Amino acid sequence: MSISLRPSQALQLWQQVTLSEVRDDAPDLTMRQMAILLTIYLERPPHTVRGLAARLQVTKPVITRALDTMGRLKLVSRHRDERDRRNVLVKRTVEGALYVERFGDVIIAQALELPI
Amino acid sequence: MSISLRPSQALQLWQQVTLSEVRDDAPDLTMRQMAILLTIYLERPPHTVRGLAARLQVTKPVITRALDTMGRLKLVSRHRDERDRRNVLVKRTVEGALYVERFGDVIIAQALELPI
DNA sequence: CAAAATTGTTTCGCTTCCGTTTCATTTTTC
DNA sequence: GAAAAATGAAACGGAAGCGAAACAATTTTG
Repeated sequence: MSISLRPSQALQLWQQVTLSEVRDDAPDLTMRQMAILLTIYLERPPHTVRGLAARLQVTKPVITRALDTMGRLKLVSRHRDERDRRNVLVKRTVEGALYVERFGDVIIAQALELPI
Repeated sequence: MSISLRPSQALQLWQQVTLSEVRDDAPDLTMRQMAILLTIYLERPPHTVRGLAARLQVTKPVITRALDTMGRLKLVSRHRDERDRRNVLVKRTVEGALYVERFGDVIIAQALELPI
């Protein structure tokens, strides 16, 4: 399956997906939280606080707070790195994987409904 | 110009665009603010507080607060409806139009850089 | 024209996020 | 082994978001 995306449709796609998310009961993630979540689930581990902060070009407390919130939502988990106990390794969870998968489905569903 | 979007790429696109926005200096909009902004710029006027609240399925104060913030950023403006002075008409601004246009460009630019 | 309905804003108490600074723990360096 | 460096979290004061309820202004209803 493949859909074609033209420039005029990109914004419409974004609008429809954000509308879907806003209307959804689940709490909205902030842009930063979404960037962190997708980075964890789409890019190769390991993921550390420092590494994520560098990837997003934000400060470490931003990552710590976002992990606090998404940890509460069970979208990610934290574990001490036993090889270097200063590090915290951010791991994927079943709930998080389902969340990301569902989000991908929403994007595709909305893309398929775009006017030709 | 047209790009092809397959399901596995939808999430990557979303990640790259959110990364771009997070790294950008401009203040991040919340998911709700983004949904409101795109609705105002992509759908036919008139846009009222009540209408936007219904479209997003959120309460009116959510719209009022988002318009406060985006008004401060000059992305939208508010005007009393002279035909029914209970209504507030939300209008587009030059700055807002540029913001949305630039955002569309970011999406397309990131889409073009997706792995095949 | 008075009562009811409609619209948007404000207020309330609470939560979360922000950047900056400080702190505790662990590892590396000399 | 002591000092320096690195890592992540906590603390701080301030800003902004939240839902619910109350409010002022305007229009519609009867």
